[in-house]
This record gives sequence, structure tokens and C-alpha cells, in this order.
Amino acid sequence: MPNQPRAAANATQTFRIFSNRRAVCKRVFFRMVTGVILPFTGREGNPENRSGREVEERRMAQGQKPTINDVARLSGVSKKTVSRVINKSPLLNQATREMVEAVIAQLEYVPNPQARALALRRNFLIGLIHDNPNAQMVLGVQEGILDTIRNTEFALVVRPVDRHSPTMLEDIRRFIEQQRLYGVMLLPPISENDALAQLCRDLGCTVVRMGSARLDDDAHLVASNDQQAVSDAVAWLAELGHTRIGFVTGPEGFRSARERELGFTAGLSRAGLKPDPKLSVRGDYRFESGIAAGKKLLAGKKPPTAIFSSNDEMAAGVLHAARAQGLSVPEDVSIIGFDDTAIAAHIWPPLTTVRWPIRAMARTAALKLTRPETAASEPSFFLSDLVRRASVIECKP
Amino acid sequence: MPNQPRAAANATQTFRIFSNRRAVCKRVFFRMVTGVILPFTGREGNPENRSGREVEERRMAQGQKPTINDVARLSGVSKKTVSRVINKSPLLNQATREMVEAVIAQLEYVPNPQARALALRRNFLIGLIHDNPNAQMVLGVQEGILDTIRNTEFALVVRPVDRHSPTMLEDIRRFIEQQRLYGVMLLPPISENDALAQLCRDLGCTVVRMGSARLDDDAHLVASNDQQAVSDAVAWLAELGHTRIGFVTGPEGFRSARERELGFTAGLSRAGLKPDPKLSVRGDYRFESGIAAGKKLLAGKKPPTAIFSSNDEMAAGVLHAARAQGLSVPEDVSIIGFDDTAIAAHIWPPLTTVRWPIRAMARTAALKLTRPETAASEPSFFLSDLVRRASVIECKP
DNA sequence: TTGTAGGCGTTATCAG
DNA sequence: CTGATAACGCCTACAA
Repeated sequence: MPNQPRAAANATQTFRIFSNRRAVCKRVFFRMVTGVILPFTGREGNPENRSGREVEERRMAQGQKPTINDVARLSGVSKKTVSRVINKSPLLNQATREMVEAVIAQLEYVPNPQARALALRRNFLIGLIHDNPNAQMVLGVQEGILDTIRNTEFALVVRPVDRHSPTMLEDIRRFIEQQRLYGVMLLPPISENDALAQLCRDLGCTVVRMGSARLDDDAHLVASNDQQAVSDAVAWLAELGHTRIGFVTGPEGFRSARERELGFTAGLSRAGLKPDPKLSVRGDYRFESGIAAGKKLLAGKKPPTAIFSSNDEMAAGVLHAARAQGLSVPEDVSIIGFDDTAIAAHIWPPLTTVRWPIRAMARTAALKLTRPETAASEPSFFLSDLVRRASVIECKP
Repeated sequence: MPNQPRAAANATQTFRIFSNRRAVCKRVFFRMVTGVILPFTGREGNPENRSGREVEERRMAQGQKPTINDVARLSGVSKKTVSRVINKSPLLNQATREMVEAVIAQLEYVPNPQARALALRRNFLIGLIHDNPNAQMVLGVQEGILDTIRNTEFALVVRPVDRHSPTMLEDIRRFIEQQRLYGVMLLPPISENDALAQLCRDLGCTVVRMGSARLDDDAHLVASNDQQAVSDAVAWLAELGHTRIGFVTGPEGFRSARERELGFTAGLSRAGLKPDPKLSVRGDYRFESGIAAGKKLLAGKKPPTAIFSSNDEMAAGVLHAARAQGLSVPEDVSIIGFDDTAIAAHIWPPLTTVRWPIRAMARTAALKLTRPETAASEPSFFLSDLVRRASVIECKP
């Protein structure tokens, strides 16, 4: 046995150089030769072992990653036991667990998500499905999800879709089936599509929807209370002395638009004001509709002294319209938007607006998707901030 | 053989109802009983067959997807042959190929990406790695990539990173290793990080970088010619009579900033103008730096009559500063930005700006990533548009 | 509490 | 050109 002394020497060294894979590799060899631990009980001269070792050495040499087999052999237990450690199975001897965990740390072993995906018939991918024109929001959501899944085996895969495409549902079905998604997150406005949510569930993946109201049960929902937020904003305008407050709605059929309308009415009545149909104009969340609405609202004999627009883009349009009619903002008319997009802070005057805590919402949503147990104590509803900027001042009588 | 008549009847039916999996399933049965095609030559009464059939029937009944085994059995060839069909292997009998393809179509068989990922040690995932503050751009890129990979087995996984984090490279390495990415796309500004690109390559995935200049060879690059675009814009300002043209740079160390500076100088000299150091102020691509730069540029005795800002956000800041000093835009000073973000169209006056054809660039990038052969004929450089809006007018002497 | 055998759906090797 | 057999790395069922 000419190898033994060298192997023993290397083994000693190994305890210092944990991250050196070749050293670790030699450690096995040492163990097998000296019999300190018997990897395959009673099988030491078996060719199977040599073969396994050779395979491992080759792989290590090529800089390949260790597998569950390497961990099993090094710790002298079976694959299944390692698997139990990985999956935190409760029925496992504490000593065994710690031993295996030590080897895992030493090898810097990371389970192969692809193999797990195959065996479990489920990929560790979270899908973000959206048809959302607000880039800021979508990116905020992506960052929030990443905050949660960073350093986990999950990854975020995105899928922008076209709400108006007749094949949308079929496309999404194929996408989910093919990638075997673990869960999906739905952003407004398609988060309001119950058929879509049901489809995802039927395909065996959990769904969390983001929205402006209770679209689903707590475990599958993160929502901002738009109604409350708008109501508060309107009440604040009233406190500033505004009594004729205009409103630009969102498009019909959007839950967020509906919630904001309800909030507007609620805010008025909190302030003892009566809604005036003439001061409410329908928009479609786009800039141009904001211009049109602003023109209409400000053209009357008794124009509003403040206008609440259901999103920032339309608010920018209202501002545009006001200026086109020779009015000053905020001196002649105060304006409030919704969303706090990049536009809001960068137009003149800077726009007062309502801001969703998007990133926090997305973090929670990802938690509900990936660790429902942990997420049970997380909130489903989030408070929006009113971001006060220069576009609103007191009403001058 | 009491089953035969029933089986035969069903088999006939099958030719009409292709999408009915139970029917397809029965067709196998028919074939095996009648011997029209012999799935396992010479093994018909073999229990193995029955077992296989039962497994398949159970799976079909549960609505599970057909596998390569189903295709192989139905077409009477081996798995490997089916695999060859899937992977378009050249050495294959045309008749065999067509036969197998027919069965694939009939079964609506789709290869399982997870299994392929495991066997090939490579996932069909394209990673989008970025540290980009421009939400519009990032989303445009995502849509462009999706345009290309929709209806393929690829999926898009995103990874926003923090350029300033000391662990960024290590994080990215783990991400790529763990997800075994097929390829990655790098957006500016981190696309300029050569160490990162090298890391990705070392990890065995192809890289395509998006940028403002030749960062890499044609096969791994999509770029906009910022230098040319800015030069053209400046020359145009000169044509409009502007001779004192201010410039707000981007931050040092950014390739895009550098290219735009070079373009600015080139544009001036094309127009026979000399660069004036006093008319050039450094910014950092942020709104506030635009305000500061605008203030500085417009405070002098002979302020510029036009200002080129290296991005829209700073241009909005310049606009802000001009207004604060009682100047009108564009009457007193024309402004041009860069990027055509949402801000540009929604401020007052609407901002003239340079627009990258982002979506087209991303489409091409995805092609280079997923189908390099096809992409060979695709361009690497893209022309930017000058989007002319109200923020620029002729210079009034 | 732990181990064995077999499967997940695909591709690679190498022999025919 | 085609097929049997063995990977790929992990998990489940069942056994001990």
C-alpha cells in the first residue's frame, strides 16, 4: 500500500483547507484506505467503489460541482439521508444531520435545481405575468421579488402579455406547463382576470395577485387600499379649502379605477361635499385622455380649484391642458395624481401623488409564493403614501 | 380476442379526433392487437408491453403530458430516434423523420425542458442581468427578448443587481451556476464591465452585451451609435442657428457618457463651431444634477440658446432650472434630451430627444443568444431616432 | 431513523 | 441510419 502515507498526510491538511476540493477529495480516499469511516459498509475492495471514486475525482478535477452522491459518500450515509437533510425532513437523527450539514458546507454543495425540478415535476421558477404599462411599477415588483428570493433556489421569470390577444390564455397555459412554474404573480390589470387565476391554479401553481382591492383570499393577495388612499387625499384637499374638486376616472372595467372612484366619493362625503357629475370625467389612464379631461373640466364657468386624476399620466395631461388654457398650477388649480411614477417628480410643478409601497408588496407576495408558512403572518393590505409636492396649495377664495 | 372489434372501431375514430388523447391512446392498442405496426418487434405478448401501455393509459387519463417514450412506442422507433428528430439530427432517414413528426403532432408532444436541462447540463433560460435605472428601457428589453423567444422552449429570467455591491460578481456567479443559464444579456451600464462578461463566459454561457459602442465582437453585441446620434442632433441645432450650445455630460466612467461627449464635440466641429469648456457641465444622469447643470449654464452673461443633455432626466432638470430663472422653453432656450423615456413625452413642453430602438435591439440580442446561426446576418449596430418635439425651435437672433 | 431500488424525461455512447 | 444501455442528480415508496 504505497499510497497510504501520502493519503494520511493529505488528510491532515484537509482539515485546514476546507474549501479546497481536491483536498476534500483526497480525504475520502484517506478514510477508505484507513477505514476510519466505511463509506459502503463491508464493500471496500469492491470495484464499484473505485469506479465511484474515479468518477468523482475526474469531476472535481474539471471543476464540476459536487452532487448528492459526493456528499453521501463523504459523510458515509445514503443519498436519501442527504436528501432528507436538504429537505429538512423531521425524522432524522440530530447528529446525522449535523454531520451531513458539515460535509455540505465543506463541499460547498448546492442541490441541482434542474434535477429537483425533474424529480418533483416542478420547477423552482416564479413567473411574473403582467400587462402593465407602468414600467416603474413592473421594475419595482421585480426588485421586490428578488429581495425575497435572492439566495434561494428560486428564480424569477417574466412574461409580459397582451391583454387583448385572443390567444393570451392559451399562451400563458403553454408557458406555465412548459416551464412547470412553481408559482405565478399577477399584476394589475390582468390580476383582476379570474379566469386566468383559475387557469394557473388548475395547472398546479400557486397564485398571488396584486391589486387595489380584495381580489382573493389573504394567502393569495397583496393589495393596496386605493379607496382609503383616495378618500384621504380628497379629504385633505377639502381641508385646504377646496370645495369644487374635479375627478378624472380610470377606464371602465378596471378594478383600480372603480376603487378610486369609490374613494373619491367617500372623501367628498367625509368633507360634507356633494359629488357633482359635471366635475367628473372619464379617462383611460393615458396622457391624451388627461388632456381631454382637463380641457373639459377647466372650460366650464365654475371650474374646479383642484383636480384629482386617477393616475399620474393623466395628471400630466391635465397639467398640460391647464397650461394651454393659460392657467397656472397650482395657483389656479391644484392637481393630484396617482402612482408616483417618474413623471410625477420630474414635471413642473412636481406632482402630488399617491404611492403604492410596491417593493414591499412584491417582497411579501414572493414570500407568500415561496414560503406560505412564513408568510401567514404577513399583511395582505398595504397603506399607500400621499406624496405631497408643489402641485397642490390651499384654495384661495 | 374480444377486444379487437371495439379497438378497431376506436382506431377509425382516432383519425378524426386527433387532439383527443384517449383516442390516440386507443390507437396504440389497436395497432398492437392487429399488428399493423409492431411497437416492440417480436415482443407482442410480453408483459413489458402491457405494463408500458397501462402506464401510458393511466397518465393520459390523468391529463398528463406525453413523453418521448409515448412517441417512441407509437411510432415504433427507439427513444433515441425520436430524440434525433427533436434535435434535428442530420443523419436520419427522411421517412422515419416524417413518421415520427406526425406522431409528435398527433400527441401534441412537447419535450420536457427540465429533463433536457438535466441531461444537457444546461437550462434553457436566458438571464437578463442589469443595474439600470431606466425602467422604460429595461421593460423594452424584456419585451424585445420575449418577442424572440415566445413559442420556443426558452424563458427569460431577470436579475437586477447592485453595481456597488462588493459581492456582485460572486452573486452573479452563483446565480448563473445554479440556474445553469444558457446565455445572458447584459444591459448598460454593467454591460461595460469586462470582468463580468468574462465571468459569464467562463461559466459556459454565451453573452450578448448592449451598449453605446463596440464593447465586444459582432456576435456578442448590440449597440446604438450614440456618437453619431448626438453629433447629428448637435449639427441640427447648428442648422437651426444655434451657436452657443450647452452640454450636460453623463457621469465619468460610463461609456455611454463618453460616447455622447465625443458625439457632441464632433457635431460642433461639423458645424464649424468650437467647443467652449464653459458651456459643458458634468452631470450624473440624475434629475438633480440636471437642475444644477441648468442653473450653472444659464447663469452666465452669455447663456447658451440650446442645451443638449446626455439623458432625459437631466434634461427635465435643465427645464426645471430654466423655468426657475424665469426663462421660457423653447423661446429662450431649446433643450434636447436622450433616451425618450416616459418623462420626455409628458413634460411641458414635450422634449426633443434621442431614442434607441430598444425593442429591436433586444430582439436581435435574443436571437444572437438563442440562434447564433440565424443571427449571423443580423446587424450589431442600430440607428437611433431623433424624436423632434416642441422643446426645440430655431435660434432667434 | 436509515437504506435500497426504481423512476422522473431526456441525451450520449457505442455497437450493430 | 438505428437502438440498447447508461448517464444526468434528485426524490418517493417501500423495506429494514
